[in-house]
Amino acid sequence: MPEPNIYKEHSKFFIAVDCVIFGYENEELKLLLYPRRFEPYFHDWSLMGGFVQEGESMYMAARRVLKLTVGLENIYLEQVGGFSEPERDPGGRVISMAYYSLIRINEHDKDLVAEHGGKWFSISKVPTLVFDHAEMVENALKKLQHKATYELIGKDLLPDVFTLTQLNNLYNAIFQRSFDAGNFRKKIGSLKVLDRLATKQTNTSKRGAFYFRFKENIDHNQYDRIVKF
Amino acid sequence: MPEPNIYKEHSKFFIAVDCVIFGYENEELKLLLYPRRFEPYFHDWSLMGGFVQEGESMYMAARRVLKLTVGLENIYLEQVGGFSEPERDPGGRVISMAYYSLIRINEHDKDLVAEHGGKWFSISKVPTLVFDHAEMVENALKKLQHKATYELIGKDLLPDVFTLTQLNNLYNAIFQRSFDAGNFRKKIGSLKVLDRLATKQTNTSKRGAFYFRFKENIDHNQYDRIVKF
DNA sequence: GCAAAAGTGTTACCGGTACACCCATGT
DNA sequence: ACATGGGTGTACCGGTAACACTTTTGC
Repeated sequence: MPEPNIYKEHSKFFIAVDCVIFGYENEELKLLLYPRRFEPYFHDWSLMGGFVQEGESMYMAARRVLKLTVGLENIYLEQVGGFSEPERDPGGRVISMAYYSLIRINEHDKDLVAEHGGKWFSISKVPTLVFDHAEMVENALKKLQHKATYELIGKDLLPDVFTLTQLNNLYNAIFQRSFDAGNFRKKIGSLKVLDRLATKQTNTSKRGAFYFRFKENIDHNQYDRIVKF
Repeated sequence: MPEPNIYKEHSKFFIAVDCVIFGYENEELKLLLYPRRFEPYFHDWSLMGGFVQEGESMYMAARRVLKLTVGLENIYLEQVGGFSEPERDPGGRVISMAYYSLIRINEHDKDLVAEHGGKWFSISKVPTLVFDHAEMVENALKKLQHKATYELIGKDLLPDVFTLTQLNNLYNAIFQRSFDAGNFRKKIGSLKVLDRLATKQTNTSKRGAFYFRFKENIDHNQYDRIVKF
């Protein structure tokens, strides 16, 4: 028989999730932040978060927050790590799990974001953040870079169809360095995870650049590394 | 002024830590497990865990559990990930953070472990585990492998001094494959993170093998990768 | 024709891998 | 002398990086 409430002597805690929301626009990796509405740290920038509810996993809570924040469901979401220093939040004892998500910046609900004062910041110009949110962002970026190293990302950040130059720029933005265009193209080609379409992008160059699209059902285990550290 | 208890409307949860304790012995990577003492899952094997207390971070809780479990302090400890499915623990709603630690198996307190029925299992022969503990172990092993890929590990698992063959065997155990002895030695040498001592191990071969020791103050960022996936 | 972005080709080099080979020593 | 584990040398191969070069097309 189950032990009758063997746990009740222990302490309970508020559990929050904080979402590091990445987007890509104008050749920059961007981060969605919100202004804190009360002291302490009034006016400082903050990740969007929320409290875990009864009967809800942390992952579910993060999905709920994202739905309420950017109006999107079924977007990429991954756990970053737990933050539990007793004094991390002066407002009370709150243990938080950071998640990071990737969204197509042009597909999110801009009005919803504006309602709460949300603003996109370039990853290279992140302002001071409340509590330990800077560490959450830092760890999230490392996770994103790691992911981008071992598999070709872009599906969640770029439009459905995109040019290799756009993908190259995305990688430049994520790693804050410049990948050789020729070598990048060859590497991408060798992965065989993109389909080249018949259509071309014509607004950025006279010659035009072929559009590409991610294949369906990619086996991520077959990938070579893309970036060499 | 601080908002007066803006959080109180939210739910609170029990927070636990579960420790994936790795050790190395007889050319095998091992895992320390404990038998569960009550239903459900009576007699099944389980990670050693404990509840987070007031004023304590999850990391501190994990250190406390390790001190009580194997009698060791100041050992390697790293967060693996949070587990929060509502039904994960039939005994109650508990959110758990998994940690993994590396210990020198011959330095831990064997009597303390025996008291609680703890037993070491080869990583290749892990029994059925309670709840989501198998997933914790799996993720912990992946983290360990990743760590071992980007920096030379062994300091926390091997004795102070060791031979290159021992280190080679440790890597074989961690990755469950066999690294070429010649190539392994060359790679390790190129990292310049070990000092060769004047003394030799003489019990395993007639010729004897030089002992090595990790240098102090190693800058982990300078490392090459050790394992190519 | 020329500028500008797209896309290809060439070459040198480095590191991983496989494996043959030498070394030191206890029996 | 020979078996045994320790340790070194070598040759091949593939991927990376740097960069020169060609293609296409609007102006």
